[in-house]
Amino acid sequence: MISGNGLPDAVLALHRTTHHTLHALSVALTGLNLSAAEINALANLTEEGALSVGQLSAATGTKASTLTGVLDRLERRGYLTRELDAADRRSFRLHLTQEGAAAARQVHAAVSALEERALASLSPAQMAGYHAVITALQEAC
Amino acid sequence: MISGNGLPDAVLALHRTTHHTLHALSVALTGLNLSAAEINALANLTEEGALSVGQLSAATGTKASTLTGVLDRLERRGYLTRELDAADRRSFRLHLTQEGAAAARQVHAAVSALEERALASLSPAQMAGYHAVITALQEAC
DNA sequence: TATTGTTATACTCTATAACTATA
DNA sequence: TATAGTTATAGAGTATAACAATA
Repeated sequence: MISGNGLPDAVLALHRTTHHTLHALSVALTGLNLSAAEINALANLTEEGALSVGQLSAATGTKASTLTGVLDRLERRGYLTRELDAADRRSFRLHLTQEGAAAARQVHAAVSALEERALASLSPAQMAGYHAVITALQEAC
Repeated sequence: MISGNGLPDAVLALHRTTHHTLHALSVALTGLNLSAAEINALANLTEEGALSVGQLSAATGTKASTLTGVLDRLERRGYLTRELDAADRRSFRLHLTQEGAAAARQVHAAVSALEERALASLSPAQMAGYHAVITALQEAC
């Protein structure tokens, strides 16, 4: 109870839980040999999506300059391609390859499995409260 | 909406929000010139606390081997001391110095300010839902 | 034997600023 | 001029395994 509102601190709990879930996901996905940032990137990409680097940066909370290295590794592994956007040739569309899409599906499945295991017994109201807080924290930044 | 329960994905939102809040805190604390992990460590220490490395590791979600470097820097800066625990001489008690306690207070203040700014209009029920979800995610790992 | 914390290694993440190409 | 993304640099975070000291 740090914040004095009768509840444990929201932000510290957020950071702690992020560490724990990232670790659990990387254990669940040991076979894929992905780093936390790579998991986070793949989790935000889908076969249809084709985000730009900027959009993926916003979705993950990772800087574009950090994503460069992450995307380099995923590209080198054959998981995605960067294709020039014809509409704005400064930017790329990130396309998952078949292999990349398969890896992304495994990541999505691991995330879903973790959530189902953890959150099955929680009520819709609790989930809604969670998302309200998360959204408010994000928007205050 | 990734998880199919009508709500945006809980884990991805968690990671994204962590990135954003860490960045906002390091901006708010620019004068202290602290890294994210240093902020996270200081945020979990108080003048009375005197945690062991293992306890701080559990509180932050950071590995002990990572904390070694973080604590080295905080110690070099004169923010804390490691004192042998007489009761178990394998472990240390982490004591904040006066300077370290002052820095920790600034960190706590920045965290509280962010939370108040972000969460003022949310209901106790929403906050409780948030903590229920966070706790459940942590315990599932 | 098990545990606490550090060390060593090798890699990944991060911030920042400068840079290229395009708008 | 402004924006998208990369590059360069230097530092910080991470996992892992081996290690010392203590339990």
